[in-house]
Order: sequence, then C-alpha cells, then structure tokens
Amino acid sequence: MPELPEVETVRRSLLPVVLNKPIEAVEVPYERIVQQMEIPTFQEQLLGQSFLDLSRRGKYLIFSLERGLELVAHLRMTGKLIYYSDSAIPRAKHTSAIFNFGSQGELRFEDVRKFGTLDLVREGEYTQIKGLDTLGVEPLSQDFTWQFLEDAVKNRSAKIKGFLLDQRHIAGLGNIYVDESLFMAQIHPERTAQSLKRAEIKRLHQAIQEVLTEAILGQGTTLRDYRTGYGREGSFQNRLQIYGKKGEKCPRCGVDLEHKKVAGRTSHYCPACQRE
DNA sequence: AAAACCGCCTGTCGGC
DNA sequence: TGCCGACAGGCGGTTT
Repeated sequence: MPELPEVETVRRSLLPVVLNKPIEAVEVPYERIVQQMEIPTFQEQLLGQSFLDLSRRGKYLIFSLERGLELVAHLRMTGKLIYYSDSAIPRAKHTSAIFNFGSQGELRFEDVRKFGTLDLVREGEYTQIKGLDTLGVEPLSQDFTWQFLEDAVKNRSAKIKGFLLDQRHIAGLGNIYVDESLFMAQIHPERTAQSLKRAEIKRLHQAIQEVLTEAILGQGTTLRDYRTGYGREGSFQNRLQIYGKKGEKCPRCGVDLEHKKVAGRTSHYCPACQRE
C-alpha cells in the first residue's frame, strides 16, 4: 500500500509530534511485528528513550533513538503509524504496537493484514533488514539522473514494470506510481528495460520525479487503508490518471483503458498511448 | 537473470 | 441472504 509519497507524508506529519517525548510504555499486542528480537528486550531497549529524529529510505521509516539505536518501520500493505494526543482514545481493532508518551499521547502501529514490521537495530546496521540493505537510489535525490536510469536499464531483459518495482534499483516505487509514471512517459509496462530509447528514458525519469513530487504535495493516495500520521486521508487518489480506472477513457486520447498482469501485478495502461 | 509460485493476514467485492 | 473465490497499495523465499 504505502509507497514513497505515503511514507514520506507519514514522516512529515509525525515529525512535529513524536520527537523528544520519553517513551513511558511499549505494548506489542501483535508480537510478530517485531523482527528478530524478543518482546521484553524490545521493550527494555526503548523504555525511557525518546525519538530524536525521523527519516525515510524508500518505504522504510527510521526513528533515531539515543544510545545509537534505530527503530525501523515498514508498513507493507495496510500498516499505519498514527499519533494520538490522548491515550484514552479507543484502539483500533488491529493495533500491532503502541509507544506511549505518558501525558503527551502515543504513537500506534495499526495494521489489518499484519505484514508490517519493526526492527530495532544499532544505527546504520541494516544487514539483518534485507530489503533495506540492498535498497536502490532515492528517486527524488540528486543521484537519480536520467543518465543513472539509462545506465541502470542497460542489458536488463526484465519488463520495465518489474524493473521499476524492484527496490534494488529505485527505492520507493510501488504499483500505483509505476503505472502512473509509465502512463505519463507513454511507455508500455511490458517493454523490456533495455529496449527503452534515450528519449523514453528521459521521459520516464521526468515522469517518476513529477508523479512522486505531486503525490507528496497531495499527501499521498488513499484508496482504502492509507492515512497520514494524523489519521487523515490523502488526496492524490483524485488525481490518478489510470490506476484503478479499467474501463474508463484515457484522459489523453479517449481510448478505453486496459489492465493485465505484468510481472505478477495488475497493471493499468492505455493501449493507444503506451505501445508495445 | 527472471518468472512463477507460495506464504504472510484480513477484509471486501463480485458472481452465483 | 449466503457462500466462495479472487483480489488488494509489499516483499521474502523457493522452485523452475
């Protein structure tokens, strides 16, 4: 569910409300959310500490703690991190973890499908968090240039859809923004990565940055579960061009939009604007 | 190298 | 109305 724009929105919304508040209690109703650590150890390590900073890498949220520790969260499909100013507010049915700040409210990890994860590690030690260790370039950073993309797709026989979903290449893209980016760049999802011409690579590079930037400005896309750190919906679902719009008309040319499985994921595209 | 599965979970939706 | 399968924004692991 949450892709880069959603995770970045959660980061920005939590930043003003969860830092520098001593953690007075840690509850873990769904113990499997905590990876590779016993719950009592997890609680002991966090108790009395404060979050000093909150950063993001791809779809991972990283809470910096004292003593050189970091709490790494991944929301997977339906995870939400929401700050409640009043701990007395009833908990959602699927609340996986709670970080209580006493009279200063609490941070809750809610997750219907329970795929979300929490890792407590020493600062920068990500080898045990497989996906984070091998994460590719940040698409909104200076490092992500069209030349970088041109180099990355070289000799890649994978379909461009699968290539863009692979977090080892570019960090943070998911099914929605890959489809939106390919539509904007007018590239068919089943083209092989290596078949893209320079002009297409430039368009794709530009499209990825534009789509992600606009989605962040819109506070992300709420189709169902996603919420900001304040529990509010995003607005970018109102500006999607093709995702979830099978059967509707292409906003560019008016042809009926189609969808099919590509690289194992439902993929939306315009058969006229995005030729194979 | 990459695709095709499966598993992890719960909820929703469409078809019958 | 009820049941049943398909499917969902992610990703790791195994097999092919």
